[in-house]
Amino acid sequence: MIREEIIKLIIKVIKELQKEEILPDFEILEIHVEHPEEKAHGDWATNIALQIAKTAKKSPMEIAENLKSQISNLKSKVLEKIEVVKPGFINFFLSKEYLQGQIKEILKQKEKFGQLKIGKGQKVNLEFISANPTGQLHLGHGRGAFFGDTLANILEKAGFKTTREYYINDAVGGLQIRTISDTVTTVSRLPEVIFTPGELPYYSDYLKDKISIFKSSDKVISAIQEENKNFIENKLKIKFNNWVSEEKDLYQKNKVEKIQKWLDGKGLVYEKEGAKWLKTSEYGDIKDWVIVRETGEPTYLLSDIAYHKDKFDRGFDKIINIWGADHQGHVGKIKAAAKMLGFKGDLDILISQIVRLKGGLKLSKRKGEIITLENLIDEVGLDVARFLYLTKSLNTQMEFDLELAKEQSEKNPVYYVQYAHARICSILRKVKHPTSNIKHLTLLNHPSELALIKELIRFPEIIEDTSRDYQIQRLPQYAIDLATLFHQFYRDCRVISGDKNLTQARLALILATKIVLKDTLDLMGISAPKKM
RNA sequence: GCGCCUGUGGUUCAAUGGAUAGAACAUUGGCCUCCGAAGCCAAAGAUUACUGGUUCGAGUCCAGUCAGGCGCACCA
Repeated sequence: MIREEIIKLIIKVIKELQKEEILPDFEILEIHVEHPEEKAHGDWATNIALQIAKTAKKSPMEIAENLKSQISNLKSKVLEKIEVVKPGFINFFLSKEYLQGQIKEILKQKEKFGQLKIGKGQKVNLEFISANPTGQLHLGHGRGAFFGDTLANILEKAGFKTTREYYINDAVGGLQIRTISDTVTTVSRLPEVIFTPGELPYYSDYLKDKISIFKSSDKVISAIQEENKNFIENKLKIKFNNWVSEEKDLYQKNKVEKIQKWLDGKGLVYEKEGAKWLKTSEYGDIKDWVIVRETGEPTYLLSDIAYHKDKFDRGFDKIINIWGADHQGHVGKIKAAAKMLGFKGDLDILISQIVRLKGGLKLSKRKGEIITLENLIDEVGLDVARFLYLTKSLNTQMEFDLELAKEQSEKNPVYYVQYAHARICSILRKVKHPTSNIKHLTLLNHPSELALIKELIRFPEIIEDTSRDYQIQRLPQYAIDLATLFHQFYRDCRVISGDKNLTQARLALILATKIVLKDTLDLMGISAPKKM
C-alpha cells in the first residue's frame, strides 16, 4: 500500500537525519500521512515536521525542507514531486508511471485487491441484531443488522476470520419469559397476563395473532424466532454462522448454573435482601447488580455472563457486540464480567443510537401498527435500505422519514453508484473481447484518468482504516466518490475510439474500476447490476 | 440527580487535531445527431448551539452552559 510506503520512507529519512545529527534523537511517534482534500496539496501529505518541531527545537519549515531533500535523494519511482508548504506540511505527488502501473496490479489481483493481512487470521466474533423473539424486527434493528454484516465483511477483507452470531433470548424453561416487548414500548408482564390478549393494549396485532394461534409462550417464541430468522436470511440476505439459544445452549447445558458457581467460588458474589449480588463495582462498573433473584431465578445478567464466558472459551481474539442504545447500561456490567473471567482479547461493545421515525409514533402505539424493517424494505428495496443506514455513523441518532425515503428511492445515491457500474458493463458489452492489453497503460495521461486511478488505489486504505475504527460510513462515501470520478472520466474520455491502443488502455482502466466498484458494493451487501 | 450519545447550509448526513468545513436532497440556470441524461457543468445557501481553555493549528481535544435522545430494575 502506497501510504505504508510513504510512512516507511519518512521514518527511514528521520533516522538518517538523526544519525547525521541534523535532528536530535527522539522517539518517532505515529507518522500521520493523509489524503488532502485539496488537489494542490498533493496526493499525500504529512504534518510530521509540525509535530516534531518542538522536540527537535527547529522550525517546522526547516525540518520539512531537510526531510524533503533527504527523500528526494532516494529518487523513488513512486513520487514525482515533493513540496514543502507554509506552516510545514510536506506534500507528495505520485508519479504517472506508478499510477498507471497500479491498473495492472488491480487487474492481476481482481477481487483480491484490497485484501489485507492486518487481521493476521485472528478470530473475531460479531454479535448483532439479537432481537427478542417477541416481535418483528423494527427500524432500529436495521442499523445493527447492516452495520454488523458490513463490518464483518470488512474485517474479513482485512484478514480476520469472522463469526457472525445471533443471540436468541428465548429462555422459557427454567426461567420463563416474563417480558414481552412490542417494538414501540417495552412493558413487563407476568406470563399469565401475556396470554389474555383482550387485556393488552400495548401489544402489536402481530403478537396478539401469534398468541391466539399458539397459546403457549414457548411456542409463540419459537414461531416468532423462526419467522425472524427466515426474514434475516432471505430478505436481509444476512447469513449468520451461529444462532445461540439462551434456553438450549445455556440453560439446558447448565452453563448458567456453572458460571454462578464459578463466580461464587471466586468470592465475587454476596447475599443481600435475599438476592445474590455480583461485585461488579470492584471491576469498574458503577454499582453491583443482582444475578439471582430472591425467588432463586437467575437474572438476564447472569445468563449473559454465561453467554460471554462461552464466547471467551471459544477462543476469539476479538469480540464485538453491537447493541441498541437501550442496552447502554449493560456495557459496564459485561466489561466487568470480562475482567472477572480474565478475558485477554478485545471486547468492543458498540452502541447504535436510536432510530426515530419522523413524525413520531402516535398512531403506531395505539393501534399496534409499527413500521417494521420488512415494511421499509418492501417500500424502498434492500439496496436502498442498506445504503441509507450505512451512510450514518452509529452514534448519531437517525431520523427516518419513510415518506422521504420512498420519494428519494428514485434518486438515491445508491443508484448513482450502481449506475456507474452498469455504465461500465454497457461499454464492455460493446466490445467483442473485453480483455485488456496492459501494454499501453502509459497512454493514460488525462487528468480525469489519473484522478480515477488515484481513487482506485485508496481502496485498500479504506479497508484498513475501517477495520480499525469501525467507521462504516466511510464505505458508502467512498463508493460515491469513486462513482463521481468515473462519471467525470466518462465525460472527458471516450473509451471506445479509433485509437486501438488507447482503447485498450481505457478498457483496462474501466475493468479495474469495475472490480473495485463491485467489491465496494459487495462489502456493503448491495448489488452491482449490469443493467438498470 | 448521575452515566452514555448527539447538536454542522432549508432537510438528511460527512469530515483519522490540519490547509478554502464536504456531499446528497430541495432551489435556480446550462448540457443529449456521438460508448446509457439514473449522467455532466454551474449558481445560491454555514458565525459548526453558546462561553472559555489547550496549540503552530479546534467542527474535532478539555471545562462550563443550554438543548435533544437513551439509560440508571430482583425486565430482557
